[in-house]
Amino acid sequence: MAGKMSRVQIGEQLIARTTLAEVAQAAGVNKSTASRALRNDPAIGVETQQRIQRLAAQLNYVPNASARRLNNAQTDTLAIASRALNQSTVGADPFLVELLAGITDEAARHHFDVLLSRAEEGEHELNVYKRILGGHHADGFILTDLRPNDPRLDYLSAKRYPHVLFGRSAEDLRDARRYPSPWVEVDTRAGARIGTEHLISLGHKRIAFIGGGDTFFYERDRRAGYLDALSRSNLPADPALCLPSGLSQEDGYQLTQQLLRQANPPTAIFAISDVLAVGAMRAAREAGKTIGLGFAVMGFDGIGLGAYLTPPLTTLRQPINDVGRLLVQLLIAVIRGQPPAEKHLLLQPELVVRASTRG
Amino acid sequence: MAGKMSRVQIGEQLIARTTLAEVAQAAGVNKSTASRALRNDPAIGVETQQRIQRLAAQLNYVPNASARRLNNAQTDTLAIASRALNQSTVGADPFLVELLAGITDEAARHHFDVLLSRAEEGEHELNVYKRILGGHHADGFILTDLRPNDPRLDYLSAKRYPHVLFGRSAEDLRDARRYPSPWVEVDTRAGARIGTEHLISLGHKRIAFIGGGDTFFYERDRRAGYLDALSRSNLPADPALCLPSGLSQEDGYQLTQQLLRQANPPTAIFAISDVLAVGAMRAAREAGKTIGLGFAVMGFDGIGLGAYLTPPLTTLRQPINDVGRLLVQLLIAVIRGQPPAEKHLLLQPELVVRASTRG
DNA sequence: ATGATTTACACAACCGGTTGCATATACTTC
DNA sequence: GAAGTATATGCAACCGGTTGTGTAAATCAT
Repeated sequence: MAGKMSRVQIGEQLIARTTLAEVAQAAGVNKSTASRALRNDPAIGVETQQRIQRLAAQLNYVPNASARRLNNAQTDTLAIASRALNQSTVGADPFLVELLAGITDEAARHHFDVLLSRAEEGEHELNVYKRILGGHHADGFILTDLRPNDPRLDYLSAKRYPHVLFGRSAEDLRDARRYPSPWVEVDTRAGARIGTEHLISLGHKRIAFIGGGDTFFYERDRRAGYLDALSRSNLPADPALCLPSGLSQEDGYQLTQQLLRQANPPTAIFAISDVLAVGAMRAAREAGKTIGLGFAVMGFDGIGLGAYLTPPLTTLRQPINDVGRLLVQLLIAVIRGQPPAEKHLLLQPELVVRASTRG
Repeated sequence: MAGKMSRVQIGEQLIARTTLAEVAQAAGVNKSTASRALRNDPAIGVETQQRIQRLAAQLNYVPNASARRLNNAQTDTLAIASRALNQSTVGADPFLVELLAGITDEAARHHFDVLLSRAEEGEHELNVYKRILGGHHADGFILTDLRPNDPRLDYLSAKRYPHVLFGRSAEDLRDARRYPSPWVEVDTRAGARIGTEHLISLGHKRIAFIGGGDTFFYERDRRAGYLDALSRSNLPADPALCLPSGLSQEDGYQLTQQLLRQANPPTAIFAISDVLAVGAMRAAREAGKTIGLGFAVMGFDGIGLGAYLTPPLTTLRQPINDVGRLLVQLLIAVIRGQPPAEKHLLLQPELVVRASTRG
């Protein structure tokens, strides 16, 4: 006699998936026994366990995630929303893939699913967080590209939804009491300082910083690091060399054109990201500069393509794969109620000197 | 008197989310009435509906996805797994972000979640599909980077799990009966032919094709398109100019070095992807070539960075955002049992001529 | 005023798992 | 051999929604 079948109408097809009840019936045991057997509960006899497990495999039994989640009240899913998927404002940034690579890999290792969505902006920004966390779509969220008074952080903190951060301010970082949320950060301010110092060490006096809007912490921080370096070296900070802009290649391109048309143009450009640096390089070249020879351009992030550009791009490499892994580890720990002693991890970017800043 | 609270132990915190039962109790109605009211069921009185909806909003009620999915037997989730997240073999490809941008955007529009994972390779390749579809984590799968006799396609077809394809062979495409799975494709073979013809029209006789392994359809197809162009123009197809390789920048770099060391080196290089073209450009430049002046390099895909390279890279732009959107539309239609009459969409790549192939 | 409809809601089963508790059998122990 | 303790499994409630069906009150027709 056939067990109760789970029939799901999907499309025109009738998809039948084996349920626990069917496995149990095939084995001639109760549902609960089957459930326990499949989780190697010692209360179940060894031979019964093996029999049930064999049968489950034969029947291609796969537990229904929704059913399991319903009483576990956990989904074993984590979510991330990114602005970089939002073409209208940012444009696809390769940096995101590298982050996702680390995240998906580590999540899979822990048997977690990863939910990906675009980050909405404006009025409905919080909707995705409400829906996904409030509705038990995921257990926790990875928040990136934080900004001052970030409403997302306020919301998740207030609701006590598990979350981890990437992209806080270096200053805020140090005040762990005010901001107890776990985070993984790359010391982006120090990185920007080191990068700028590298340019200074090459003899550059007029160094432009491009790409900093005032929205995100990392924009502010990198600009701050740039200014740190200037003041340490007693170089004047010319506001005309530190103009804000958007975050796409095109923005880097246009801003650099503008800079080079100035009366007293810069001899070096520090772009806030490799993506912007690519645009800057093009503009510089079109303006007749020889990059790496009297004119320097460097970026930040360390995207894979950077090493193959012409000339290869000096940059500050973020250990982005590690960041992804650590974010996931941290988030899962928080979800499981086992937050590690050290909830705040500050990694260092690495200065990678290539030909775009030689001479 | 307080309603039954749903308390979830997450981390050290006690997170309480409002349940339907609580909303119902607050409104003094039955659970079923509340459920119907929230879905605007006409069976419920207008004023009752409004009262319940107001209350639900006040209580920040968000329906529990697992509970809902459990009896709907649908998850409103779609999944995609990509090899491009697998750093060991591919390295982060910006192309993926652009695809994901289209996918996440369109999915959100239809209120679908997107599940992202790495594509395993080898023996356990199918595990992710079994788990995610068999276990009701998602309703359907977007399959990319298909290869001949793809076991994933066989599996999903046999199980009748909803799926859509991107990256089939141009030849297979035409035989819709053998392969009824819906797909969205870019005519990559025609694109490669057009690209090669572009190089031929510039006077190049020795055109190398780099990057084609023999694994994926798109590798085979692009090589086939290249060969199509040669034979149409009665140019000899020198096997020494069509060497296989991997798919990273580094592979493009090394293979180009190798090609340029040959006795009779090519004067133009057609790279299978923009990512490879970037590596090829570097190698060519290091070998003393002036790209765009006597030596041409072009790529395929149309990643955003291409326009800003030095020189700007000629390429075949895939309408990747559209591909993502259409894949999602198609997949959702299949899931809902409303497959459109036209389940097979063939888009054309667009030749974008830039300075890397001038002269 | 009475029977037939309609309207608006309640009741309870169900989706597919998990889990506390009860129970039956086997095994000790004296 | 009776009482006590493990051991192995069954029973039923539960997670939080959805949905088929039953029913009381309200509206209508006669």
